[in-house]
Amino acid sequence: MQARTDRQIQIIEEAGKLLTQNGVGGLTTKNLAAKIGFSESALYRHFSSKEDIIVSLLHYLSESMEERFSQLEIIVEDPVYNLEQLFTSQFQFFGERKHFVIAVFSDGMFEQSDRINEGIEKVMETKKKYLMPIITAGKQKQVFTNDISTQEMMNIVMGTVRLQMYKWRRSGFEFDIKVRGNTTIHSLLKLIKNKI
Amino acid sequence: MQARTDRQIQIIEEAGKLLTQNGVGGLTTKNLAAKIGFSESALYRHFSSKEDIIVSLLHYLSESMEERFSQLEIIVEDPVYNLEQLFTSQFQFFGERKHFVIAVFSDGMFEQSDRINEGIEKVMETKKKYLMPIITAGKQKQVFTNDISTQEMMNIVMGTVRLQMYKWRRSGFEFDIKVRGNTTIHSLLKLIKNKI
DNA sequence: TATTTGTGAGTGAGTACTCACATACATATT
DNA sequence: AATATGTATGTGAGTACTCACTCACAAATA
Repeated sequence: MQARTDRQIQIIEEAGKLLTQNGVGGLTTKNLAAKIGFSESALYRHFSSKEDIIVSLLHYLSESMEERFSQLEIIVEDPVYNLEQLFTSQFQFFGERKHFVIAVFSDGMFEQSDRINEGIEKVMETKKKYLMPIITAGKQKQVFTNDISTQEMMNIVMGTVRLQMYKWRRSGFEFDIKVRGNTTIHSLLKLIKNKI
Repeated sequence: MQARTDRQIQIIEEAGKLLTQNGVGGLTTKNLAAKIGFSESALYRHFSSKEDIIVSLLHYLSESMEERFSQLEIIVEDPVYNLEQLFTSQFQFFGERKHFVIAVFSDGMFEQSDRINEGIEKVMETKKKYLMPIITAGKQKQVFTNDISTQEMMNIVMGTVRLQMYKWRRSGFEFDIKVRGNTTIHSLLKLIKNKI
Protein backbone atom coordinates (compact mmCIF):
# COMPACT_ATOMS: atom_id res chain seq x y z
CA MET A 1 0.00 0.00 0.00
CA GLN A 2 1.52 3.22 -1.09
CA ALA A 3 0.56 6.53 0.42
CA ARG A 4 -1.54 8.43 -2.06
CA THR A 5 -3.02 11.87 -1.66
CA ASP A 6 -6.71 12.54 -2.20
CA ARG A 7 -5.84 14.47 -5.32
CA GLN A 8 -3.88 11.54 -6.71
CA ILE A 9 -6.77 9.19 -6.12
CA GLN A 10 -9.12 11.65 -7.75
CA ILE A 11 -6.86 11.81 -10.79
CA ILE A 12 -6.66 8.02 -10.94
CA GLU A 13 -10.43 7.68 -10.75
CA GLU A 14 -11.00 10.22 -13.50
CA ALA A 15 -8.34 8.59 -15.64
CA GLY A 16 -10.23 5.31 -15.28
CA LYS A 17 -13.47 6.99 -16.35
CA LEU A 18 -11.83 8.51 -19.41
CA LEU A 19 -10.32 5.18 -20.39
CA THR A 20 -13.63 3.36 -20.07
CA GLN A 21 -15.65 6.07 -21.78
CA ASN A 22 -13.35 7.01 -24.61
CA GLY A 23 -10.73 4.30 -24.90
CA VAL A 24 -6.99 4.78 -24.91
CA GLY A 25 -7.20 7.70 -27.26
CA GLY A 26 -9.49 9.46 -24.84
CA LEU A 27 -6.98 9.49 -22.02
CA THR A 28 -5.01 12.65 -22.76
CA THR A 29 -3.52 15.11 -20.31
CA LYS A 30 -5.85 17.74 -21.67
CA ASN A 31 -9.01 15.69 -21.15
CA LEU A 32 -7.89 14.50 -17.77
CA ALA A 33 -7.12 17.98 -16.49
CA ALA A 34 -10.47 19.20 -17.77
CA LYS A 35 -12.26 16.39 -15.92
CA ILE A 36 -10.58 17.37 -12.67
CA GLY A 37 -11.25 21.00 -13.33
CA PHE A 38 -7.75 22.40 -13.32
CA SER A 39 -4.98 23.07 -15.77
CA GLU A 40 -2.89 20.54 -17.60
CA SER A 41 0.26 21.63 -15.85
CA ALA A 42 -1.32 21.04 -12.43
CA LEU A 43 -1.36 17.36 -13.30
CA TYR A 44 2.40 17.35 -13.08
CA ARG A 45 2.31 18.53 -9.48
CA HIS A 46 0.83 15.15 -8.58
CA PHE A 47 2.39 12.78 -11.07
CA SER A 48 5.64 12.93 -12.91
CA SER A 49 4.25 11.65 -16.20
CA LYS A 50 1.23 10.19 -17.89
CA GLU A 51 2.84 6.79 -17.69
CA ASP A 52 3.05 7.29 -13.94
CA ILE A 53 -0.67 7.96 -13.77
CA ILE A 54 -1.51 4.76 -15.63
CA VAL A 55 0.91 2.68 -13.58
CA SER A 56 -0.56 4.13 -10.39
CA LEU A 57 -4.05 3.38 -11.65
CA LEU A 58 -3.13 -0.25 -12.17
CA HIS A 59 -1.44 -0.56 -8.78
CA TYR A 60 -4.37 1.12 -7.11
CA LEU A 61 -6.62 -1.42 -8.81
CA SER A 62 -4.53 -4.39 -7.67
CA GLU A 63 -4.40 -3.09 -4.13
CA SER A 64 -8.14 -2.46 -3.97
CA MET A 65 -8.85 -5.96 -5.27
CA GLU A 66 -6.35 -7.46 -2.89
CA GLU A 67 -7.99 -5.62 -0.02
CA ARG A 68 -11.40 -7.01 -0.92
CA PHE A 69 -10.26 -10.54 -1.53
CA SER A 70 -8.20 -10.74 1.65
CA GLN A 71 -11.31 -10.03 3.68
CA LEU A 72 -13.15 -13.00 2.23
CA GLU A 73 -13.95 -15.75 4.62
CA ILE A 74 -12.54 -18.94 3.20
CA ILE A 75 -14.09 -22.18 4.39
CA VAL A 76 -11.64 -24.90 3.48
CA GLU A 77 -14.34 -27.55 3.49
CA ASP A 78 -16.56 -25.73 1.01
CA PRO A 79 -14.82 -24.89 -2.28
CA VAL A 80 -18.13 -24.19 -3.97
CA TYR A 81 -18.96 -21.56 -1.40
CA ASN A 82 -15.49 -20.05 -1.68
CA LEU A 83 -15.68 -19.79 -5.45
CA GLU A 84 -19.10 -18.17 -5.26
CA GLN A 85 -17.81 -15.73 -2.68
CA LEU A 86 -14.75 -14.81 -4.69
CA PHE A 87 -16.66 -13.96 -7.82
CA THR A 88 -19.56 -12.30 -6.03
CA SER A 89 -16.96 -10.08 -4.45
CA GLN A 90 -15.40 -9.39 -7.81
CA PHE A 91 -18.65 -8.54 -9.52
CA GLN A 92 -19.58 -6.33 -6.59
CA PHE A 93 -16.25 -4.56 -6.90
CA PHE A 94 -16.51 -3.81 -10.59
CA GLY A 95 -20.20 -3.11 -10.29
CA GLU A 96 -19.27 -0.21 -8.04
CA ARG A 97 -16.25 0.77 -10.12
CA LYS A 98 -17.26 0.27 -13.71
CA HIS A 99 -14.67 2.77 -14.81
CA PHE A 100 -11.90 0.37 -13.91
CA VAL A 101 -13.15 -2.45 -16.09
CA ILE A 102 -11.25 -1.20 -19.08
CA ALA A 103 -7.94 -1.52 -17.29
CA VAL A 104 -8.47 -5.26 -17.17
CA PHE A 105 -8.68 -5.33 -20.92
CA SER A 106 -6.15 -2.68 -21.68
CA ASP A 107 -3.38 -5.05 -22.53
CA GLY A 108 -1.70 -4.28 -25.77
CA MET A 109 -2.78 -0.70 -25.64
CA PHE A 110 0.32 0.71 -24.06
CA GLU A 111 2.65 -1.81 -25.57
CA GLN A 112 5.64 0.45 -25.25
CA SER A 113 5.86 0.65 -21.48
CA ASP A 114 7.23 -2.21 -19.39
CA ARG A 115 5.97 -0.65 -16.19
CA ILE A 116 2.44 -0.54 -17.53
CA ASN A 117 2.60 -4.11 -18.70
CA GLU A 118 3.82 -5.20 -15.29
CA GLY A 119 0.91 -3.35 -13.73
CA ILE A 120 -1.54 -5.22 -15.92
CA GLU A 121 0.18 -8.48 -15.11
CA LYS A 122 -0.14 -7.74 -11.42
CA VAL A 123 -3.90 -7.27 -11.65
CA MET A 124 -4.25 -10.70 -13.23
CA GLU A 125 -1.88 -12.22 -10.68
CA THR A 126 -3.92 -10.86 -7.79
CA LYS A 127 -7.00 -12.64 -9.04
CA LYS A 128 -5.07 -15.81 -9.73
CA LYS A 129 -3.57 -15.76 -6.26
CA TYR A 130 -6.99 -16.13 -4.66
CA LEU A 131 -8.57 -18.40 -7.22
CA MET A 132 -5.81 -20.97 -7.42
CA PRO A 133 -5.99 -22.34 -3.83
CA ILE A 134 -9.76 -22.58 -4.04
CA ILE A 135 -9.57 -24.72 -7.15
CA THR A 136 -6.70 -26.81 -5.81
CA ALA A 137 -8.60 -27.49 -2.59
CA GLY A 138 -11.76 -28.30 -4.52
CA LYS A 139 -9.98 -30.86 -6.62
CA GLN A 140 -8.26 -32.36 -3.62
CA LYS A 141 -11.55 -32.78 -1.83
CA GLN A 142 -13.01 -34.29 -5.00
CA VAL A 143 -15.68 -31.60 -5.05
CA PHE A 144 -14.35 -30.43 -8.40
CA THR A 145 -13.55 -32.89 -11.13
CA ASN A 146 -10.05 -34.24 -11.57
CA ASP A 147 -10.68 -34.99 -15.23
CA ILE A 148 -8.82 -31.82 -16.18
CA SER A 149 -5.76 -30.11 -14.74
CA THR A 150 -5.83 -27.21 -12.31
CA GLN A 151 -4.30 -25.00 -14.95
CA GLU A 152 -7.00 -25.83 -17.46
CA MET A 153 -9.71 -25.29 -14.89
CA MET A 154 -8.22 -21.91 -14.05
CA ASN A 155 -8.23 -20.95 -17.71
CA ILE A 156 -11.81 -21.99 -18.19
CA VAL A 157 -13.07 -20.18 -15.10
CA MET A 158 -11.06 -17.01 -15.65
CA GLY A 159 -11.66 -16.95 -19.38
CA THR A 160 -15.40 -17.32 -19.01
CA VAL A 161 -15.68 -14.59 -16.39
CA ARG A 162 -13.41 -12.37 -18.41
CA LEU A 163 -15.59 -12.69 -21.48
CA GLN A 164 -18.62 -11.92 -19.38
CA MET A 165 -17.03 -8.72 -18.13
CA TYR A 166 -15.98 -7.85 -21.63
CA LYS A 167 -19.52 -8.21 -22.91
CA TRP A 168 -20.80 -6.20 -20.02
CA ARG A 169 -18.58 -3.33 -20.98
CA ARG A 170 -19.41 -3.65 -24.69
CA SER A 171 -23.10 -3.37 -23.81
CA GLY A 172 -22.37 -0.08 -22.10
CA PHE A 173 -22.93 -1.68 -18.68
CA GLU A 174 -26.53 -2.28 -19.60
CA PHE A 175 -27.14 -5.42 -17.61
CA ASP A 176 -26.51 -6.16 -13.95
CA ILE A 177 -23.15 -7.86 -13.77
CA LYS A 178 -23.91 -9.28 -10.35
CA VAL A 179 -26.98 -11.11 -11.62
CA ARG A 180 -25.56 -12.22 -14.97
CA GLY A 181 -22.20 -13.07 -13.44
CA ASN A 182 -23.85 -15.14 -10.77
CA THR A 183 -25.63 -17.21 -13.41
CA THR A 184 -22.36 -17.73 -15.22
CA ILE A 185 -20.60 -18.90 -12.07
CA HIS A 186 -23.33 -21.44 -11.43
CA SER A 187 -23.11 -22.76 -14.95
CA LEU A 188 -19.37 -23.12 -14.49
CA LEU A 189 -19.90 -24.90 -11.19
CA LYS A 190 -22.31 -27.34 -12.82
CA LEU A 191 -19.58 -28.27 -15.25
CA ILE A 192 -16.63 -28.52 -12.90
CA LYS A 193 -18.41 -30.17 -9.97
CA ASN A 194 -17.99 -33.88 -9.69
CA LYS A 195 -21.13 -35.79 -10.49
CA ILE A 196 -22.04 -38.06 -7.62
CA MET B 1 -16.08 -10.40 -50.66
CA GLN B 2 -14.88 -7.05 -51.76
CA ALA B 3 -12.39 -6.60 -54.51
CA ARG B 4 -9.08 -5.60 -53.03
CA THR B 5 -5.91 -4.81 -54.88
CA ASP B 6 -2.64 -6.54 -53.99
CA ARG B 7 -1.36 -3.26 -52.62
CA GLN B 8 -4.37 -2.91 -50.36
CA ILE B 9 -3.88 -6.38 -48.98
CA GLN B 10 -0.22 -5.64 -48.44
CA ILE B 11 -1.12 -2.52 -46.49
CA ILE B 12 -3.66 -4.42 -44.43
CA GLU B 13 -1.14 -7.13 -43.60
CA GLU B 14 1.50 -4.63 -42.55
CA ALA B 15 -1.05 -2.72 -40.50
CA GLY B 16 -1.84 -5.95 -38.66
CA LYS B 17 1.85 -6.52 -37.97
CA LEU B 18 2.30 -3.02 -36.61
CA LEU B 19 -0.74 -3.41 -34.38
CA THR B 20 0.45 -6.71 -32.96
CA GLN B 21 4.05 -5.61 -32.55
CA ASN B 22 3.60 -2.11 -31.21
CA GLY B 23 0.00 -1.78 -30.12
CA VAL B 24 -2.44 0.90 -31.18
CA GLY B 25 0.11 3.63 -30.73
CA GLY B 26 2.38 1.89 -33.19
CA LEU B 27 -0.07 2.04 -36.02
CA THR B 28 0.66 5.46 -37.51
CA THR B 29 0.56 6.49 -41.13
CA LYS B 30 4.27 7.20 -40.91
CA ASN B 31 5.18 3.75 -39.56
CA LEU B 32 2.85 2.03 -41.95
CA ALA B 33 4.23 3.79 -45.01
CA ALA B 34 7.78 2.99 -43.88
CA LYS B 35 6.89 -0.71 -43.55
CA ILE B 36 5.58 -0.78 -47.09
CA GLY B 37 8.55 1.17 -48.30
CA PHE B 38 6.85 4.16 -49.83
CA SER B 39 5.76 7.61 -48.77
CA GLU B 40 3.00 8.49 -46.38
CA SER B 41 0.98 10.17 -49.07
CA ALA B 42 1.03 7.04 -51.19
CA LEU B 43 -1.12 5.42 -48.51
CA TYR B 44 -3.94 7.69 -49.54
CA ARG B 45 -3.86 6.40 -53.09
CA HIS B 46 -5.15 3.09 -51.73
CA PHE B 47 -7.29 4.08 -48.78
CA SER B 48 -9.20 7.25 -48.05
CA SER B 49 -8.25 7.34 -44.37
CA LYS B 50 -6.56 5.47 -41.57
CA GLU B 51 -9.97 4.51 -40.25
CA ASP B 52 -10.64 2.98 -43.64
CA ILE B 53 -7.51 0.87 -43.35
CA ILE B 54 -8.54 -0.49 -39.95
CA VAL B 55 -12.10 -1.16 -41.06
CA SER B 56 -10.79 -2.98 -44.13
CA LEU B 57 -8.42 -4.98 -41.96
CA LEU B 58 -11.31 -6.16 -39.82
CA HIS B 59 -13.49 -7.00 -42.81
CA TYR B 60 -10.62 -8.83 -44.44
CA LEU B 61 -10.21 -10.80 -41.23
CA SER B 62 -13.91 -11.72 -41.06
CA GLU B 63 -13.94 -12.75 -44.68
CA SER B 64 -10.82 -14.88 -44.34
CA MET B 65 -12.27 -16.63 -41.30
CA GLU B 66 -15.59 -17.11 -43.01
CA GLU B 67 -13.83 -18.62 -46.00
CA ARG B 68 -12.01 -21.12 -43.77
CA PHE B 69 -14.99 -22.04 -41.68
CA SER B 70 -17.31 -22.48 -44.63
CA GLN B 71 -15.00 -25.14 -46.02
CA LEU B 72 -15.25 -27.24 -42.89
CA GLU B 73 -16.93 -30.56 -43.26
CA ILE B 74 -19.72 -30.70 -40.70
CA ILE B 75 -20.91 -34.13 -39.65
CA VAL B 76 -24.27 -33.64 -38.03
CA GLU B 77 -23.97 -36.84 -36.08
CA ASP B 78 -20.65 -35.96 -34.50
CA PRO B 79 -20.68 -32.65 -32.59
CA VAL B 80 -17.41 -33.49 -30.84
CA TYR B 81 -15.67 -33.89 -34.18
CA ASN B 82 -17.20 -30.67 -35.46
CA LEU B 83 -16.08 -28.67 -32.45
CA GLU B 84 -12.57 -30.03 -32.74
CA GLN B 85 -12.51 -29.21 -36.41
CA LEU B 86 -13.74 -25.67 -35.90
CA PHE B 87 -11.10 -24.79 -33.35
CA THR B 88 -8.30 -26.66 -35.05
CA SER B 89 -9.13 -24.55 -38.08
CA GLN B 90 -9.10 -21.40 -36.01
CA PHE B 91 -5.79 -22.14 -34.35
CA GLN B 92 -4.33 -23.01 -37.71
CA PHE B 93 -5.57 -19.73 -39.11
CA PHE B 94 -4.11 -17.54 -36.39
CA GLY B 95 -0.99 -19.66 -36.19
CA GLU B 96 -0.30 -18.63 -39.76
CA ARG B 97 -1.42 -15.07 -39.23
CA LYS B 98 -0.25 -14.09 -35.80
CA HIS B 99 -0.30 -10.46 -36.78
CA PHE B 100 -4.08 -10.50 -36.84
CA VAL B 101 -4.49 -11.74 -33.29
CA ILE B 102 -4.44 -8.25 -31.88
CA ALA B 103 -7.46 -7.27 -33.93
CA VAL B 104 -9.51 -9.76 -31.98
CA PHE B 105 -8.60 -7.99 -28.79
CA SER B 106 -8.57 -4.48 -30.06
CA ASP B 107 -11.96 -3.58 -28.73
CA GLY B 108 -12.04 -0.38 -26.78
CA MET B 109 -8.97 0.85 -28.50
CA PHE B 110 -10.66 2.80 -31.23
CA GLU B 111 -13.68 3.70 -29.17
CA GLN B 112 -14.42 6.71 -31.29
CA SER B 113 -15.32 4.97 -34.54
CA ASP B 114 -18.62 3.17 -35.01
CA ARG B 115 -17.40 1.58 -38.22
CA ILE B 116 -14.43 0.06 -36.42
CA ASN B 117 -16.57 -1.24 -33.60
CA GLU B 118 -18.92 -2.81 -36.11
CA GLY B 119 -15.94 -4.47 -37.74
CA ILE B 120 -14.86 -5.98 -34.44
CA GLU B 121 -18.39 -7.12 -33.76
CA LYS B 122 -18.48 -8.81 -37.15
CA VAL B 123 -15.37 -10.86 -36.40
CA MET B 124 -16.98 -12.20 -33.25
CA GLU B 125 -20.25 -12.83 -35.05
CA THR B 126 -18.52 -14.88 -37.71
CA LYS B 127 -17.12 -17.21 -35.10
CA LYS B 128 -20.43 -17.38 -33.28
CA LYS B 129 -22.25 -18.21 -36.49
CA TYR B 130 -20.32 -21.44 -36.91
CA LEU B 131 -20.05 -22.40 -33.25
CA MET B 132 -23.69 -21.99 -32.34
CA PRO B 133 -25.22 -24.72 -34.55
CA ILE B 134 -22.55 -27.18 -33.43
CA ILE B 135 -23.40 -26.64 -29.78
CA THR B 136 -27.12 -26.68 -30.42
CA ALA B 137 -26.85 -29.96 -32.30
CA GLY B 138 -24.64 -31.42 -29.60
CA LYS B 139 -27.15 -30.62 -26.92
CA GLN B 140 -30.02 -31.93 -28.99
CA LYS B 141 -28.24 -35.19 -29.56
CA GLN B 142 -27.46 -35.35 -25.83
CA VAL B 143 -23.76 -35.52 -26.62
CA PHE B 144 -23.28 -32.25 -24.75
CA THR B 145 -24.86 -31.68 -21.39
CA ASN B 146 -28.21 -29.97 -21.07
CA ASP B 147 -27.44 -28.87 -17.51
CA ILE B 148 -26.57 -25.41 -18.78
CA SER B 149 -28.05 -23.25 -21.53
CA THR B 150 -26.64 -22.94 -25.04
CA GLN B 151 -25.80 -19.34 -24.34
CA GLU B 152 -23.78 -20.21 -21.26
CA MET B 153 -21.98 -22.99 -23.09
CA MET B 154 -21.11 -20.57 -25.88
CA ASN B 155 -19.70 -18.12 -23.34
CA ILE B 156 -17.63 -20.76 -21.65
CA VAL B 157 -16.19 -22.16 -24.86
CA MET B 158 -15.53 -18.80 -26.49
CA GLY B 159 -14.24 -17.21 -23.30
CA THR B 160 -11.81 -20.01 -22.64
CA VAL B 161 -10.40 -20.03 -26.14
CA ARG B 162 -10.23 -16.27 -26.14
CA LEU B 163 -8.16 -16.23 -22.97
CA GLN B 164 -5.90 -18.86 -24.46
CA MET B 165 -5.26 -16.68 -27.49
CA TYR B 166 -4.72 -13.69 -25.29
CA LYS B 167 -2.08 -15.49 -23.26
CA TRP B 168 -0.46 -16.70 -26.44
CA ARG B 169 -0.05 -13.17 -27.60
CA ARG B 170 1.14 -11.95 -24.21
CA SER B 171 3.86 -14.60 -24.28
CA GLY B 172 5.06 -13.19 -27.56
CA PHE B 173 3.75 -16.23 -29.45
CA GLU B 174 6.19 -18.41 -27.60
CA PHE B 175 4.19 -21.59 -27.46
CA ASP B 176 2.46 -23.52 -30.22
CA ILE B 177 -1.15 -22.40 -30.21
CA LYS B 178 -2.22 -25.49 -32.13
CA VAL B 179 -0.87 -27.82 -29.44
CA ARG B 180 -1.93 -25.79 -26.43
CA GLY B 181 -5.27 -24.91 -27.97
CA ASN B 182 -5.95 -28.52 -28.73
CA THR B 183 -5.41 -29.45 -25.09
CA THR B 184 -7.76 -26.70 -24.02
CA ILE B 185 -10.47 -27.86 -26.40
CA HIS B 186 -10.23 -31.37 -25.03
CA SER B 187 -10.49 -30.13 -21.46
CA LEU B 188 -13.56 -28.19 -22.45
CA LEU B 189 -15.02 -31.24 -24.14
CA LYS B 190 -14.47 -33.31 -21.01
CA LEU B 191 -16.56 -30.80 -19.11
CA ILE B 192 -19.40 -30.30 -21.54
CA LYS B 193 -19.75 -33.88 -22.72
CA ASN B 194 -22.51 -35.85 -21.11
CA LYS B 195 -21.22 -38.55 -18.80
CA ILE B 196 -22.66 -41.90 -19.75
C1' DT C 1 7.94 32.68 6.13
C1' DA C 2 8.18 28.29 3.79
C1' DT C 3 5.81 24.91 1.30
C1' DT C 4 2.31 23.24 -1.46
C1' DT C 5 -0.61 23.70 -5.19
C1' DG C 6 -2.02 26.09 -8.96
C1' DT C 7 -1.57 28.78 -13.71
C1' DG C 8 -0.80 30.68 -18.67
C1' DA C 9 2.04 30.65 -22.13
C1' DG C 10 5.03 28.20 -24.24
C1' DT C 11 8.00 23.99 -26.31
C1' DG C 12 9.38 20.46 -29.95
C1' DA C 13 7.78 16.44 -31.67
C1' DG C 14 4.30 13.93 -33.73
C1' DT C 15 -0.38 13.28 -35.86
C1' DA C 16 -3.50 12.36 -40.06
C1' DC C 17 -4.02 14.23 -44.16
C1' DT C 18 -3.58 17.39 -48.69
C1' DC C 19 -1.71 19.16 -52.80
C1' DA C 20 0.82 20.22 -56.95
C1' DC C 21 3.58 17.71 -59.51
C1' DA C 22 6.27 13.50 -61.61
C1' DT C 23 6.60 9.03 -63.70
C1' DA C 24 5.25 4.75 -65.94
C1' DC C 25 2.41 2.45 -68.93
C1' DA C 26 -1.65 1.02 -71.59
C1' DT C 27 -4.63 2.39 -75.21
C1' DA C 28 -6.26 5.44 -79.05
C1' DT C 29 -5.29 8.46 -82.88
C1' DT C 30 -2.65 10.19 -86.49
C1' DA D 1 5.53 3.58 -86.45
C1' DA D 2 5.17 7.82 -83.99
C1' DT D 3 2.46 10.62 -81.16
C1' DA D 4 -1.16 11.90 -78.01
C1' DT D 5 -4.13 10.96 -74.06
C1' DG D 6 -5.81 8.83 -69.89
C1' DT D 7 -5.04 6.43 -65.68
C1' DA D 8 -2.74 4.40 -61.81
C1' DT D 9 0.75 5.11 -58.62
C1' DG D 10 4.19 7.50 -56.62
C1' DT D 11 6.61 11.89 -54.13
C1' DG D 12 8.21 16.04 -51.07
C1' DA D 13 6.76 19.76 -48.94
C1' DG D 14 3.38 21.53 -46.43
C1' DT D 15 -1.24 21.92 -43.77
C1' DA D 16 -3.67 22.61 -39.15
C1' DC D 17 -3.79 20.38 -35.17
C1' DT D 18 -2.80 17.56 -30.91
C1' DC D 19 0.41 15.44 -27.96
C1' DA D 20 2.99 15.16 -23.38
C1' DC D 21 5.54 18.09 -20.95
C1' DT D 22 8.18 22.57 -18.94
C1' DC D 23 8.82 26.80 -16.60
C1' DA D 24 8.62 31.29 -14.48
C1' DC D 25 5.55 33.04 -11.58
C1' DA D 26 1.28 33.64 -8.38
C1' DA D 27 -1.85 32.42 -4.84
C1' DA D 28 -3.26 29.73 -1.04
C1' DT D 29 -2.13 27.29 3.06
C1' DA D 30 0.56 25.76 7.21
